[in-house]
Amino acid sequence: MERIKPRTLSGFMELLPDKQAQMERIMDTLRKTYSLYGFAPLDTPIIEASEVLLAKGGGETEKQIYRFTKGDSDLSLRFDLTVPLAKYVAINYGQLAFPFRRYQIGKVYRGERAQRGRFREFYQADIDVIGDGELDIMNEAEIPAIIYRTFTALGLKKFKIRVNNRKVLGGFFTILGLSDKAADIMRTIDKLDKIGPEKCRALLLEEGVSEAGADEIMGFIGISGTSADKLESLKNYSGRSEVFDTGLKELEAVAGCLPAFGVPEESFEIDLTIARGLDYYTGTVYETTLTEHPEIGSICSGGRYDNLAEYYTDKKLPGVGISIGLSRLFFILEEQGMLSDEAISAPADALVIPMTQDFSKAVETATFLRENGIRTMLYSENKKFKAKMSYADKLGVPFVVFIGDDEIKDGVIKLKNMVSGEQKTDTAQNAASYIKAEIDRRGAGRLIIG
RNA sequence: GUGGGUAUAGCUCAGUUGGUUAGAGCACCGGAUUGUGGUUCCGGGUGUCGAGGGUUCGAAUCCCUUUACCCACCCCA
Repeated sequence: MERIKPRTLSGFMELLPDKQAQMERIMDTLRKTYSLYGFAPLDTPIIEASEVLLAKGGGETEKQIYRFTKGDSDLSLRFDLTVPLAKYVAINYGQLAFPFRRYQIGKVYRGERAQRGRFREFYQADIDVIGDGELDIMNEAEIPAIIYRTFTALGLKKFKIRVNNRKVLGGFFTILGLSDKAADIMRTIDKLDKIGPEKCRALLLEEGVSEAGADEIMGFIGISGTSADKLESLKNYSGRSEVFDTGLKELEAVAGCLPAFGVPEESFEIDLTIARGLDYYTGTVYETTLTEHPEIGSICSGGRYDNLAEYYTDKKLPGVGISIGLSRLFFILEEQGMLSDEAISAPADALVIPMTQDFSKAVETATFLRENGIRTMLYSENKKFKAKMSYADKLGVPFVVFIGDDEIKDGVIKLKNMVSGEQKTDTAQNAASYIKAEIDRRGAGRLIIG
């Protein structure tokens, strides 16, 4: 028989069991944190009708989407979680309570070239708040707090939430008489970090911005200092554009709320070069980067938009949301050796090894341990003793329980701590209490990163 | 979509101007050790040299074609 060489497609992430366990823990932490802020879980199909996903049409989406036909149906894989959310809200408008706060963790698909930290199938972990007709600026102000708490809960310390406001940029471009080129200019200044000021300025000129205009822009995005300093400097542009003034007020509101929301100053920064390529953002925009790995780019991005579902309904649904690129985040953490790899990722807390032909006592013991909330495996294969121990060792199972003739005769079990190597004979009840205490002690306050 | 690179054991890779039976480390398997793993010692190569064709007495090595993957750009999480 001719064998097919097994392979996994480029750009698709597949993990070994212990790494997958780490990934699941991260997702658990995200769910917990999102819930803490009152977001409800949501799940939507991975496959949607192409006309729904491509309602907006044109652009990168059309080029990158995985699209196929099945019978007469024109279908596509979702390329983000926002469009499916828009569809969902449009359909269920009458049954939802607004502001509607939902979180969603799911895979999305983009048919582009894979490269380091960039996948074709990857997890996004999104939260959005959708208003009915209106949505207060406080929702935008709360977002940095959620980002901060989320990454802190994972154990991440060195990250910076960078915030800007599209109205500030847009209003400024209007003042310069460049509102028709706003989209291009935003995309260009967004690249400043990567390409440097000279190249950035050159690109602006290429786009038809005048020398004087380019200097104005470079001066504007070059405003430095603390967030408070920047807000102060921005006031120099006040009174010349209503949009700008509104944007500045919003930016002040967002920055001003941080202390009350518990976001320390060093984790936050007003960054006037944050523009976001996506054109539907209309207010506050967010990007979060790892202080020590800026080359990776943003691991959490989002912003305020005015009309979520305009392609599906007449209802005006403004919102604000962020998306964590979970697969990319995990990839970086793994690559940087930042994931703590302790026994916590083992699939079980205890392995019961029968030492005799009669398994009944071993099965009873496993059942007893499980009833006491201890994750337990029973080793039932007829292998040499060494192989049984090796199995526990490879999986990182922290406790092994031996049930042999001696133990059965005395009505006890033998418990071995695989980390310390210590071994003792005791009743099943005492052993269970001991294991539980040890597991709790090790798991307490354990963070995923660090 | 554009440009560059790589492809040899399960993994990371070495392999000279083309030369005999293609190597190393790690991993894996067996033994020392049938009631004690992770350390140590001894033994074991597990391979269509990505695929197809060509040049040659002889190809992992040179040429052509092709596929896959990687990096950068575009764009983005």
